[in-house]
Amino acid sequence: MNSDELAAWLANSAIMISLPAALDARMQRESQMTFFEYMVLSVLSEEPDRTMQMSALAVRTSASLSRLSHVVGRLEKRGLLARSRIPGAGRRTNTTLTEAGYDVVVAAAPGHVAAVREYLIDSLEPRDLIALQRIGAAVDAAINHGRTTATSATTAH
Amino acid sequence: MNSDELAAWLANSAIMISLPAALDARMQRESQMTFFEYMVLSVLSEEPDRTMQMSALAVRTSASLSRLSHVVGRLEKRGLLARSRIPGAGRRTNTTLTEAGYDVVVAAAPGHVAAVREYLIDSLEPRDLIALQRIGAAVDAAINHGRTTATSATTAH
DNA sequence: AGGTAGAACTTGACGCATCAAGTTCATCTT
DNA sequence: AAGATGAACTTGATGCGTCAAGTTCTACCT
Repeated sequence: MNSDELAAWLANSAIMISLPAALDARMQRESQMTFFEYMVLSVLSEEPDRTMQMSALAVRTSASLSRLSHVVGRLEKRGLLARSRIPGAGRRTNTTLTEAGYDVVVAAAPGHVAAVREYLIDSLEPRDLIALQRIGAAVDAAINHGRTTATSATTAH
Repeated sequence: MNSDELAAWLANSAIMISLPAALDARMQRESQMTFFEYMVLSVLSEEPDRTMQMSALAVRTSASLSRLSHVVGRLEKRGLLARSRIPGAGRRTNTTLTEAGYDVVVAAAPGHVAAVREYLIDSLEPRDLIALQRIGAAVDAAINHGRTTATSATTAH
């Protein structure tokens, strides 16, 4: 690697390591949940009927079905969402946000947005905001060679 | 958030979530160790005497002393490194890479570099390589307000 | 109609991370 | 010189993530 590549890689580890750690710690402190748990609830809350099928939710949150199943199980125990089998459709299962779950997302959202701004967005110049979109898209493409993912579904091309 | 900020944030999650997952999985598969374990061994291998004090190693790897202590304990059991108290200096402890540990790093390095290239570096245009340096530095600064970190120590300012 | 393949989860075991608390030194204070 | 403070780790409990294996349906094949 040449020096630009090396510097880029080192700088990248701040994004890859420190950022998620900081966001996770803050979410835990302010809202007593994991960053990933928040993602799940938040994605559900944006659906018109606050419902999504497990496998679709897994894709949207970039998680394995196994991981999602564990997490949804815990969130269900806490009463934040509920599962229901879709009849006549194999093992397909819908997950629906409860009122309590919706309230939790609404309560956590401002702190989350503030954190994302504070740690990332607000310290970037406009050109770097654009660059970050390209970089993220490139990484996504390199890892998931053309499969549909959370980022690829939302990126203009 | 406006649409550029939102898009940047979404793209960012590819870097924050998919990239470490991909690198970790590959390191596990190819070299039977964690990405973080590799970092520890690799950082040590770059020191002239293959030795570093625990707390310095913690800063360089962006880990808490607790996390590092656990990991170093395991690596020591595997015979990849050794700890030794520095006499007359409180609880200060040095960690030294063993020959076996050095061999492991050397064996794992090519695969690691290839992965970093494949998933990140090689899919970026030169200008984005530079942008990534700025973005990483900005994130690092926003999170660790001025404290010395792994990235801040290696970034030209 | 019976059997096979495969999609969509679920489960359990195991390993790793985090947090809070504990330990062990050295140094500073009075 | 005794006690307090703080630095530098270590330890243990708890919870989350991952992987491999298991379950439960549907659909296709012949």
